[in-house]
Amino acid sequence: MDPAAAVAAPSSVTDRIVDSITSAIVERRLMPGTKLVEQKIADIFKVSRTIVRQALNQLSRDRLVTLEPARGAFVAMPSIEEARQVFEMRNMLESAMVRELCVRITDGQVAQLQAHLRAERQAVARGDVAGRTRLLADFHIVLAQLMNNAVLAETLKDLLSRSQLISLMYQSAHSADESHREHEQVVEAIKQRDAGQASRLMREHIDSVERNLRTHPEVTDLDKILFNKD
Amino acid sequence: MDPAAAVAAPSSVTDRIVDSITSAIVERRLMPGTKLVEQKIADIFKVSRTIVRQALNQLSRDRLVTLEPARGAFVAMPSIEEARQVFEMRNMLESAMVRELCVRITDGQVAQLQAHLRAERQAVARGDVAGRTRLLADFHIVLAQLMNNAVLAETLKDLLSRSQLISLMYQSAHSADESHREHEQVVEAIKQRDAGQASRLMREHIDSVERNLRTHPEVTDLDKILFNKD
DNA sequence: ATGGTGATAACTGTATACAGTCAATGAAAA
DNA sequence: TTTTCATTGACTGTATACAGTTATCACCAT
Repeated sequence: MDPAAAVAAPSSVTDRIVDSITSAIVERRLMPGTKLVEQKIADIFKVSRTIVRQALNQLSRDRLVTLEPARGAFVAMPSIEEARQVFEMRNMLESAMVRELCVRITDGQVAQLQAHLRAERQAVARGDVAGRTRLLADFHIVLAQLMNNAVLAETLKDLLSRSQLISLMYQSAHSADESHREHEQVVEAIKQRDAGQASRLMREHIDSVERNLRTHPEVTDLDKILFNKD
Repeated sequence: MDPAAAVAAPSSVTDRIVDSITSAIVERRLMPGTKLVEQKIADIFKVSRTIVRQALNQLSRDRLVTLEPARGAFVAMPSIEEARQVFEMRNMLESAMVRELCVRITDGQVAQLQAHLRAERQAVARGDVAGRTRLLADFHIVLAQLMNNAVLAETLKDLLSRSQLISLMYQSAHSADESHREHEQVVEAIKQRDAGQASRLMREHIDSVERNLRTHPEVTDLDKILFNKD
């Protein structure tokens, strides 16, 4: 199995648009605050505005875009307070998750995690920024999938998209290398079936990412004016 | 403050339709499997199908209705496996939530919880089925709100709607009285700031609700045919 | 009676038209 | 030069029309 492919294939056109925009946001090709004009997106994907509106609605439910009545859709600009809430919730879910995994994980699944860690390490080593960013986020998704709980996996996927948006907005000083090492420690504790240690390490990892956020957004209104694009 | 009002007011027409259908489902006026025809709903609310489709899309994201391509929208019929996943996730979130609440809750907030418990007790005593069902669910929402975490509260609200749909589908043998007493025990532990006890009691409460589900759905396909309504 | 087949009605999916709203622009007045 | 106001253009919100799909019913053959 390819540890790099942890996401499902999009089916409908609407889903394709959602995925496209989601990728563009987390890969910071669409900066927070950017306006998303329905007709332009419709032209790009060669569909009517109807379809685009469906996609924008879904994205707004994921909180990746905000819809302002009669004004349009914008790439979301999560506040510090919202960041706090997202990370608090990730802490609750993920610490409970790894604790439970220590009880029920199989040796084969541990090997699966270690394979993922290898992919992470290689991406970090070769300086593949896009790849390592994706893999570091997918680590948490892979853990959720090992729980055999689609409801949990879905929720965590949403929380991670939001986390990525938050991290790029409050330019995180957390290095990819550090994240990777913390992932390794979590997996090691899981391998030892040390529930207390695993959940504590996961908690520390998430806290560490949150602590390294700057308290002021990287993208200011000034930037938006100066670097205004089409 | 009125402990009976724990939900926000709907703003747009779309939201009003979403709320209407949600209520109808959890109050079991719309049985699982019922088809929701767009034009009929549009006529009732005197809007176009466009608006209704938006509402149905939102409901499908909450998993209260399922959308079958080119066939229509139906009140969801969650599987036993889905039920397991929902309850597992509630366990993770809510046990962590009450543990944290024991640390940070104020005396005033404890009083707020006790006021809610009184409302529960009265509804149970007077045999107000609709009221007690709502209040018993709202208990969990109120706890989430005390966390000052809107992200958490939103997620939990979704999980509770799904739980209610599950409970009425696999006709729960869990009595309202028993639920209420378990809520009282949780609040008592919180009041004592006994984090271990509180989270354990919450866990037991949720497990107890899940254990009392019947393994076979109350509403079978046969029922749908025999009791088919307009 | 039972099973298959074609016509038809009902409904969903998408595009488009039109009305409503907001913001940007520029001219006139202070 | 700055402020105000009206005009205009661009975009969103909703309704509607039309195309595509599914289900139902009658009818015929077995």
